Amino acid sequence: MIKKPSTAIVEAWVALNRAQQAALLKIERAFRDAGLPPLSWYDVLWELEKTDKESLRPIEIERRVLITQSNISRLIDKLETRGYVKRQACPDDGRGQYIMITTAGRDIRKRMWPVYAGAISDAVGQHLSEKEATELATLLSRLNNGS
Amino acid sequence: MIKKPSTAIVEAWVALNRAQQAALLKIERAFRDAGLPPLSWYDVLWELEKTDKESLRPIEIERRVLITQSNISRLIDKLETRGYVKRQACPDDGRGQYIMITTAGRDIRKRMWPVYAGAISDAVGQHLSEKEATELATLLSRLNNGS
DNA sequence: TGGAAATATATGCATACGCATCTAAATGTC
DNA sequence: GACATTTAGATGCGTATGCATATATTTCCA
Repeated sequence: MIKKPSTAIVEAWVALNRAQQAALLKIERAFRDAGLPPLSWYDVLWELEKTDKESLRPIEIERRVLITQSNISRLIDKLETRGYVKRQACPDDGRGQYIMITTAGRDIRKRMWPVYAGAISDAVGQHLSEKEATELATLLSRLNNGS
Repeated sequence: MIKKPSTAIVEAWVALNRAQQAALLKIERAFRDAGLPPLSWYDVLWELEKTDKESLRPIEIERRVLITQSNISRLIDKLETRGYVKRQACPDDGRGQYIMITTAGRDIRKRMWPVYAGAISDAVGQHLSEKEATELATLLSRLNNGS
């Protein structure tokens, strides 16, 4: 049984799509223009940095950052090549591995942040008041948390 | 001078990014599972169909759907190959061309709509009331309309 | 305990993307 | 009117993406 969305829902989706695409384009360009890696690198490094544990398994990263499994695998390859993360075999699970951020990884993430922050301000911050931003985040979290 | 975004702004951006990515993934999978073309095809066909004029120039489409120029060019190639649009030389501008949707193009867009509608309901509609959807669309339009 | 199903990760493949650049035509300037 | 600049659109190129599948390992259950 296919449910038809109301006009308001469709408009919300279209606006959501446009807003994200436009913002993402600006942000990725900002990184590129600054000679920095793309946003996905930041996202993964940040997850590794902010977690309580001292390492994450690829599958944990996958769930947190909403990147598909094959791309997480390849992204970790690249991060490892650049020395931003280290892989370590998982003693209790022979299939798995632990991913740890390195000092170089922390450094590059820190260097990326001002550029990211500026781009977020540009693409999002300038257009919304504090209250509106909070409202927007609240509404969007409804979409993200399911239900 | 780089302005730092507030926590609320950053959270809004992160939620925006996640919500759109998750929804888009669902929508693209719905099209694929139904053996239909991707969303970008729908977007372009819909712009051609809903406009008052009987044709649009590639550059006009580009501005409306937020796809980069090179991808618009290639997308039109594919649409033309499938017989969904026709290209026609521009009499008053030798560089340009007019893109017109064909009957087959209208047909495929109509066939795509129920699938799209269902996926929008799934990804967005189910999580928001009418009023919330309207609020969300309003907030997001602030991002899209600049200012 | 042994075999089936599920899970974690890697990889081949086709496609899509963005950027840089190219060509041709239009516009602006002296 | 001639030349520089800008604009519309196409295309080469490297890279990123998602899907399907492969492989190894673990878990589940008769």
